[in-house]
Amino acid sequence: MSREVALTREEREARARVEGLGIDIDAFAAVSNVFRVANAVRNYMERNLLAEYRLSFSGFTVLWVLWVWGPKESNVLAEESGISKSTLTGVVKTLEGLGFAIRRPHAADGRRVLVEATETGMATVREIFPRFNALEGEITRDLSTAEKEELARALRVMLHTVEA
Amino acid sequence: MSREVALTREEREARARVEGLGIDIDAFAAVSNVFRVANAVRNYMERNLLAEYRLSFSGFTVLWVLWVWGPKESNVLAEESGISKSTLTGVVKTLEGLGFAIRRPHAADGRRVLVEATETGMATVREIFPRFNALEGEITRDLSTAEKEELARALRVMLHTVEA
DNA sequence: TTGAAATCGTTCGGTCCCTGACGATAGGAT
DNA sequence: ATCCTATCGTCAGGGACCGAACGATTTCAA
Repeated sequence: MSREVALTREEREARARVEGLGIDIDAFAAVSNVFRVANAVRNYMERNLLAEYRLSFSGFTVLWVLWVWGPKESNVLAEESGISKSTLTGVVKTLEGLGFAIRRPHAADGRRVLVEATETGMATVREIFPRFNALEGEITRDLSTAEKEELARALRVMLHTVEA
Repeated sequence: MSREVALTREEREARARVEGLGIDIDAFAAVSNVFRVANAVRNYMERNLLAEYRLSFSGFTVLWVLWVWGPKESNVLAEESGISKSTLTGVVKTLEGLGFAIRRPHAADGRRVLVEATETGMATVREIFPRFNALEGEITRDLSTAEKEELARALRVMLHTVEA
């Protein structure tokens, strides 16, 4: 199952440098590669797909959440999108400028604001998401189904730990 | 090997929403969990460790690269830190303000600039890195060594594909 | 019922982050 | 010697991102 994959030059040299410092090399390798992949894939998606729609990665994420769950309070929307409330304010402002989302006052509570995808926004996600997912398939094409499942599982375990 | 891990509520509901759209759910789960973990861990590190030194995640990364490899041209430093040249300019400016790095002109080439960690910067990484690694250990504590290795391996495969 | 406390979204200040454009320097060709 | 081109780091502009502070609103207790 565990085919050989060469470490990158960076990773090899880094290992050599920290050797003998009592470092947990497995934890180091696991976590640092999560960052490397996340970074690389994020840039890849923005450049090769999202830029076409003038969407940032976060903008797409927020819009996608709205598409999946419908209108949401800023509060919850930020949480589910993995960004802070204050960042969301800016992202939604951009989305409004693009005509992809609108802000609506809450009927019963004057403090709250509902964010909702416009028809254009919904159509845009419908158009982007399959392409996005196709790229996800490309990116993981050298992993078997079992390996993809195992990867997702390991990541869920970490998520569970870090969010505890 | 593959112990049960509950999908988060978000992931369960998202799956239900995109079912029957011809979506590659394994690729989706693998990639989206990479983002979720990277986000969560990044915030965790910044809040629980890096803030103490007034360092951003990127600032620490750059400083760490300098600590591992010694002085580097901006060009290369940006590449190895996973950020663009122009972003690096700003990050190094911040690092300089903190007294962690300095800029030096290249002896032979007037266009180039060498970035170097100061003694304070080096000492700071020596102090932070073991703590950083300890947190990496914490975050991955519910994964076996084999699972950590397999995780890193799968991520390297993705990295290889996306950076090709 | 009225004042204190909690909660909401926004603003503010600072940093990160990108692309594209720029001036400066270098190197190779004629 | 002088162009032409490549490469270097920086700046400008726009958006993402956070924590802290803030006004507005709601809720709860006395």
